[in-house]
Amino acid sequence: MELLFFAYRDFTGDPDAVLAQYGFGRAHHRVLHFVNRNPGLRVANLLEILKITKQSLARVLKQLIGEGFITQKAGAEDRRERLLYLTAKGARLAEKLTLLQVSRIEAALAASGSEAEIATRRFLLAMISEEDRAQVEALVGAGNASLNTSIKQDRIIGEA
Amino acid sequence: MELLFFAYRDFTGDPDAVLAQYGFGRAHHRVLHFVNRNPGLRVANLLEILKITKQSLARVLKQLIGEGFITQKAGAEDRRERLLYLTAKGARLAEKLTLLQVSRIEAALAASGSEAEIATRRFLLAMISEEDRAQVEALVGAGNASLNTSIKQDRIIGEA
DNA sequence: TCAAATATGTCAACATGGCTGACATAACTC
DNA sequence: GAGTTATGTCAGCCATGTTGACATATTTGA
Repeated sequence: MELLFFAYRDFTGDPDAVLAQYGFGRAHHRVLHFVNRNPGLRVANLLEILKITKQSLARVLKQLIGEGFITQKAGAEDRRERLLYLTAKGARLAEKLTLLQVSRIEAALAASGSEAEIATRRFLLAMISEEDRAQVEALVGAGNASLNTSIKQDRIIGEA
Repeated sequence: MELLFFAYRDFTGDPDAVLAQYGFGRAHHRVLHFVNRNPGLRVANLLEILKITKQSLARVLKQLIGEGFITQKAGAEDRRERLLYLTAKGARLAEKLTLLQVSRIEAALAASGSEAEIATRRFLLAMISEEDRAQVEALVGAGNASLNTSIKQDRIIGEA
């Protein structure tokens, strides 16, 4: 329990420092991250993923859009949908933050033996509540392969 | 990255529901937890462990003491110190919350193979910033062995 | 022994990011 | 054209983080 607590505290600590320079918080980071991983994400998808309310999301999303980190496009099939994409500026920031966290993870994996990655991956996945596990697997799978970033893919993830 | 995010989200989700019944939040949980694991902890120790400010801690600590979950005793050697202990009531709640989280962890370990525990433990420890790692190891070691809960031990942990 | 340092408590004020509930708009569906 | 859906927005509440200043009791050291 303690290990999880401290590991997560430090995992989120690195980006927090960078975000503070932009006047952003952890909430902005989460939005940036998931839009980065899943371009064309709908607002409803984000709400499901983050498990927060519309109002909480609206606040940070408005800022991110207003300051030019995220853009919206109307959906091609359903024009009510606002599909979310990072701007170049947004992508730069997201990459910067991701790099920090990935570096920490890679250093930890390197320090903890060759079999650690697979075992840890299995453990973390098993820690996730069963009803969300499949969704997360899809999300992680897409992220790892660095593809499947089409709108269609996001739609699938969004359902559940 | 996603796995860590979702795993932690669900790890903290179970206790949150219970805490809400008492009108408590995650901040109260953290205090209960560390006092449970390290009876006789000083206020200064808690501040270091949680990395929050005195005011943030004071707020929740005051509630926990006021509602009879935690008691304070003046230190034997240095009477300025307020050593923190759980009351029977506090211990019951702490155990209840710990049980929830331990159950999830044990289920995840069981589901992820025999070597997962050691590998995951190594990984999580390596994720912690180096300057805190030794402290956490001491804390985790003490917790695991269910001993070393003397005031002296807490003093050692508190230093750094 | 008295002054300084230390451990803790407390106050005021503020920011972030959760929450609820209500309501508006546009677009799709039947 | 009515109802449903996706989104946006408003007002206001709560929890928990922050800073800075100051009070009190106690220990320590010159």
